Amino acid sequence: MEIEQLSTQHLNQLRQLCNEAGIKLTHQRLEIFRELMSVNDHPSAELIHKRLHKKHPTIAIDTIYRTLSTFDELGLVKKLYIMNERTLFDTNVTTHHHFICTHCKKVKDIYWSDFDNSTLPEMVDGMGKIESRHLEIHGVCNDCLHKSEE
Amino acid sequence: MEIEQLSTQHLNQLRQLCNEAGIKLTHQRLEIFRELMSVNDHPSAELIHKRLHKKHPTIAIDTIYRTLSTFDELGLVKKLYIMNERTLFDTNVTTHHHFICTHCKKVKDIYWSDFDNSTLPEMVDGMGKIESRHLEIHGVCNDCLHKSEE
DNA sequence: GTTAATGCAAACGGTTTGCAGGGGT
DNA sequence: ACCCCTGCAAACCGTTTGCATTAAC
Repeated sequence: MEIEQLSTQHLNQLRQLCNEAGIKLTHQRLEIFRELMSVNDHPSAELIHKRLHKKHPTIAIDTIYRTLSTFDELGLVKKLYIMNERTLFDTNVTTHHHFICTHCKKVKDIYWSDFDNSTLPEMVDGMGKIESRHLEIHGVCNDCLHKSEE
Repeated sequence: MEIEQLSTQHLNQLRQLCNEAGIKLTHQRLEIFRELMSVNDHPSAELIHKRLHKKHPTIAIDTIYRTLSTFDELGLVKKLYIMNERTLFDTNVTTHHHFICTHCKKVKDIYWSDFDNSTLPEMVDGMGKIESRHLEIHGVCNDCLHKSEE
């Protein structure tokens, strides 16, 4: 396999990760990894498949799903469940929230470092043991606002 | 006795709503409406179907879906899209948020009256025009906490 | 050589839709 | 009598799974 030709920082990074996890470094896993690392958006499995299809026409959509799930388990990506949308994949695995444009569907990351349980109304503490907070802000992004002004 | 009075009240309520909306008051719509009004949880279409099936064995699941969508359009219920869960239906159509138990999956309403755009970090305002805020708190509810202590 | 991962196809589960017949107005 | 609504069945769509083949180790 021509993996050697594709050799980059990414290859070594992924090789180490696969070693540690005891899984094989396959051509497909490398290509999906490279694709993920080269974009800064929040692609769906289908979009990743489309983008890779040009260079790698034989890669199957179920391999994308399986690989993304593997990467999710390795902590390499995080699945984003956004209402009314298919599952998206986020390479930003730090704690953050999302702004979703109701028009173009693009997703932007929101950082809210001092948002914790004490920010919430008291009644929530009385409901049980909080494990995670999931915040979605829906609205029209600046790009779409400007376009509609034209 | 009281049950009859309750259903009459609901009947008139729904009759008026259907009149205003210009849609027919069918047996199925009434029964789904009564079921929704008699519970205080957040049922899925399938659960409503199961509950109604005892009394009304011929009612079809697709009628449940169609009716709930109609009720959603009328503003009678709100669809809840909660991550990893099927669509739930909420008879509480006022602005509120949700606590979801990761163990029993039960959903509790969170009221946070002074949560508005000014509560959010400044960066969000810079992203576009905010239309809605969607907050999910995931954790273990008190019931499940107590059960696991036993 | 051994085992895990892939590609293919088919299944899955929740939801939606086309249609013909039934029920509300 | 009109035509909206329902029940039935089948389609839908994103995702998952079983299986035989292929490739990484």
